[in-house]
Amino acid sequence: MDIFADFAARVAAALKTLYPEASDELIARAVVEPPRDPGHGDLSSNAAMVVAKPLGKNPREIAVALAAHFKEAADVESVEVAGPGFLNFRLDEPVWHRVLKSIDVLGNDFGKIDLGRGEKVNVEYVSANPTGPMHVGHTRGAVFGDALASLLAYTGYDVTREYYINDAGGQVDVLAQSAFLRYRQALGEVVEIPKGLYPGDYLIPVGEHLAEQYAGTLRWKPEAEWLPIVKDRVLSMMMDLVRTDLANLGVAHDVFFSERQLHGQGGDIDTTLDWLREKGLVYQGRLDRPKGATDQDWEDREQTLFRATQYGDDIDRPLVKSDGSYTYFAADIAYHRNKYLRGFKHMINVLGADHSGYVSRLKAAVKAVSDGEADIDVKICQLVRLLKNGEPFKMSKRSGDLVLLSDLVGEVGVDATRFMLLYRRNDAAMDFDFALVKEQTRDNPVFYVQYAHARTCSVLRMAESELPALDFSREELSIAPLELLVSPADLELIKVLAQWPRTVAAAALAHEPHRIAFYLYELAGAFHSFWAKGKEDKTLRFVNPEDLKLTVARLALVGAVRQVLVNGLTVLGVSAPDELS
RNA sequence: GACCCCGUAGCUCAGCAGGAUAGAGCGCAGGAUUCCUAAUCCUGAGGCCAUGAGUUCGAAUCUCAUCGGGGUCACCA
Repeated sequence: MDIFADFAARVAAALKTLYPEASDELIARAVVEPPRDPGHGDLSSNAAMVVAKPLGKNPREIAVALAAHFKEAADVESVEVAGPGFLNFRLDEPVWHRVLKSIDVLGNDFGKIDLGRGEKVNVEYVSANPTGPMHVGHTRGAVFGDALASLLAYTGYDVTREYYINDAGGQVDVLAQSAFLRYRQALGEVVEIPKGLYPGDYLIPVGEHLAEQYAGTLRWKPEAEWLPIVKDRVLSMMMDLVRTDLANLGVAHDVFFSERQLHGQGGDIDTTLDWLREKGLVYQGRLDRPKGATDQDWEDREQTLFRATQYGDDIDRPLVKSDGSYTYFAADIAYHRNKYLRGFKHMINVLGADHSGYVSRLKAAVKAVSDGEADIDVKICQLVRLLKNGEPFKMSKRSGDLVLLSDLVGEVGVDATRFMLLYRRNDAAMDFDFALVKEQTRDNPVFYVQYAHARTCSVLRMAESELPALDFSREELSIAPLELLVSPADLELIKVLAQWPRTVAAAALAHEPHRIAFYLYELAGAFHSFWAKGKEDKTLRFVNPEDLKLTVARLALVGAVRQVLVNGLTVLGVSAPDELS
């Protein structure tokens, strides 16, 4: 039950009745939201002001008419016209009790708005090159994509979480060459890793495996023969590494899509480019020399280009490299056509900041390969600066200057890592301070929220031991006398709970999981605040032996808080511990 | 040179499909603990929402310039 959506629909209906000439588009612009100032009531709508001008009427006049329409509503205590034409509703108390009741009835489903109606969405995230273990640079995108996917699944989309394995380019040849050296090393040779190859220790086990499996048989073969063998082996081992790292972060994908399967004669790239060619979107042409950039290697040549400008990109984009092989982008076009043909009309890609220049061509590609049927939202995750007590932080051992994801998770834990990364907008650069994240104080939002959850559990435990005569089972709480919850403190807390569905909807529509994290922080604060009130005023304590009925009702409220905290933390993939140790 | 993101309290950041007097945490100044976990709570000070114009009933939010910070810029992935 979302009272905001509920009233928005009722206001819209009222507008339609009063002003049949108003278009649906116009009416849709009216919103119902919680006013910033509690003095303005429980709900507030701008409907009259939005509609006034196009209808050629005075906004206050419309507001008065709307207000009259709601005067008789059973659940509206009062409705006022304020300021330039705001409509301020104050709701009857039983409304809030019904909200609370619905949380109890719906449980995990409270807040589960069906925005997606089962539509398929493909969320592609991480997609790191399989050339080594994951490092912190990948972490933000991994957590963001995972939480966004959960959020969309929670709001009724049929979500596929996908990882695109960039296993077709020159980098993987270099990787295989590096692994081959480790293989020789495992055979007893003393090797030196030349510049340009991957020096990481993580390839040593790969070499050992190769030595075990093939003994010396690969050693003197020509590269053309051993390369495919080593490549397959190292790629599969690197992907195991990646999967393990991701699993430790609580991230899982449904589909691992290999770029290699797109290549080859008659493969997806060929067929896609043929298809585009027929549409006149591929041509031979020349590009202007780019300005500003380092262009000493620039070679003015005729090349195969995709007409990206037709879909809003700045320039047309090359599809074939000078050595005749396909560009990364060519494969990506084919990949996105593949997604479209698999039934995805909505796609989301989570990319790092260094790919921001790639966005417009990707959008152009999706439009082109789907004949404008599909849409793609590209979410850019900005850089994360690692700090410790304000100082830049390094702690790498295995791979040069990079801090590994596994180091990060090992140091601060999955919950803190995930929550902190989700507690910022994705498109703003952020600092991640180890010292702060490990602290268990209010400075640290993870613990603040988890502590609130632990407290709800502690209250329930407490009640059971203090008042053994009472039954606090879920069944019993579901028939609790909620009408006893009439203090301002009770109602205030319920009103925060009532905003959960609205928050979910807004976060899902905007593809912004951080809104969930902020909401949880707010709810935790409201709960902690209520808790403290019990110190001064015993009638506000959750467990009150002098009023058993009220105690049962309060525990139902505590149960609802716990439920919503769980729902939110679940979306973010952060645990909700029963107690903090 | 072009494009993208960001500029909100001393610090870190919310708020942005336009809405009423701009929020939170930290830090700072005070206060609360024989009492459900003080891992918490309460009160206070602190602002030209980078700057300038525009759009309109109304702009932190939309548009355009300017300044400042970050990122990207044929064939890499």
